[in-house]
Amino acid sequence: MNFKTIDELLEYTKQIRGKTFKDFDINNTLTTNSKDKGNLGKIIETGFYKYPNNNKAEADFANLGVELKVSGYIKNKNGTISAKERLVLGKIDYNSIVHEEFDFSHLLFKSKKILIIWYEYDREKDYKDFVITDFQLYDMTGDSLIIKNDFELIKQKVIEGKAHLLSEGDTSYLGACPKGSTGKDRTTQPFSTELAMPRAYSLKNSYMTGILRNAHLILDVDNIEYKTIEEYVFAQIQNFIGKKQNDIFEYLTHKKLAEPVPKQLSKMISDELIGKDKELPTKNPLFQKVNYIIKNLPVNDFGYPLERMSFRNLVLTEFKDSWEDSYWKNYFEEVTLIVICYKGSKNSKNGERILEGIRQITFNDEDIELFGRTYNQVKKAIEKHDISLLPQPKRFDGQILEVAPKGKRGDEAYTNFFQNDVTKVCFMLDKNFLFSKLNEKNKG
DNA sequence: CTCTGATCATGT
DNA sequence: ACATGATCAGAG
Repeated sequence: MNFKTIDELLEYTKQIRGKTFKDFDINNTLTTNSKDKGNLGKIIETGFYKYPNNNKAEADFANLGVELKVSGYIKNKNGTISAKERLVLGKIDYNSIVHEEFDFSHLLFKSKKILIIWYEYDREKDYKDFVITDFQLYDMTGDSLIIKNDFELIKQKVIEGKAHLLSEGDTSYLGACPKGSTGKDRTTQPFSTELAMPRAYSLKNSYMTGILRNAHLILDVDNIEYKTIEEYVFAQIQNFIGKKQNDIFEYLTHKKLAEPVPKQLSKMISDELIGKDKELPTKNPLFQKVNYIIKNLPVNDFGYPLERMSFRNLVLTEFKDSWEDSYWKNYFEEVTLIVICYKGSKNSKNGERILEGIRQITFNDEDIELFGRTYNQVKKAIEKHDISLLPQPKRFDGQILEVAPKGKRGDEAYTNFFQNDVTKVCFMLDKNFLFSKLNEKNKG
């Protein structure tokens, strides 16, 4: 089929709503147990749009400057929806990127527009039965400044001979995601003899979720004062560096701090200074589509953490997914932790510590792999219904992520691990590991 | 001391 | 009513 205008294309596409993939699988490539995601796009191309099934390298609707992408989303418990995965674009060629100037043609073909076909992912269903519920034409032009900035960051890292250290957390919207079936593939890079994991450009999961939820949001890029969240956060805290938690809190709220000092005092301060989590998108557009988390951490004079870093409670059913498909892998791959550090001695009390500065943490392939071991250990404990298998601290060599209790008085988090879907345990990052990550990038 | 299971005030 | 972010405090 050949469309003369974008309107014509969209008009035709309306029919796709409510259909499933098997409706278009004219060659019956989707067998009952097929899990081949790459196939879904082909099926829509050939079965719905009736394009010949060739491997011609050009935009799907080349004459209109539109690229077709088929992408899944999931329904969350709270009624919201999220993209299932990042959207993978073209492969990164380490040897040529260093000579390239940014151009959308490196990500897509000639186009800056993507026609996204959204289907609802359901772990209980076969791929052929997934329902296509909606579509949207997305124009990347509005975000081009940030995407260009991301491209430059990736390029710079390759120029520095650090292609093997690339991670999705380095950038805002455009990620460098792992590519290659086994995860063990390695490829060469121009300025280092280290072999690097092959990667592709991708639109991050959180960015896709932003697009999905906010189809018509086009950022006013002229109003972005800061290029990175780190710059923005630093600007908010810099006047308070060297000051005590108590004083900062009382200065900001004009309230006397009640006794006992709340454990989340530092969080209350960062809520005031930077914004509560829900308000963040109104503070800086970068927060709208990217997974930044503000964390607070007490450290000693050498910058060594006084505490581990905790995350939200574990949910039993989430561990039905394999590590590769899991919420937690995606979370750790894409998240950027902005860590606000407070200095204090080992027995310093909460409230008396001094604001020292900020650090940024992202996780690399090696970290992710080690997290996976912890994840799989939890998965095994659940499958065998055996609490003793849980990856509590120091359960295996090189462990950097551990399971720890997190509840209210008398919860007996471990004993009652199987009582509720939402458990009373959480993941915590090991202090030694945290220390090494805090020193990986020097900022603040 | 350090480690790690236990606990809390707050936000939603 | 309960998860969250973070610290507390007893065990060893």
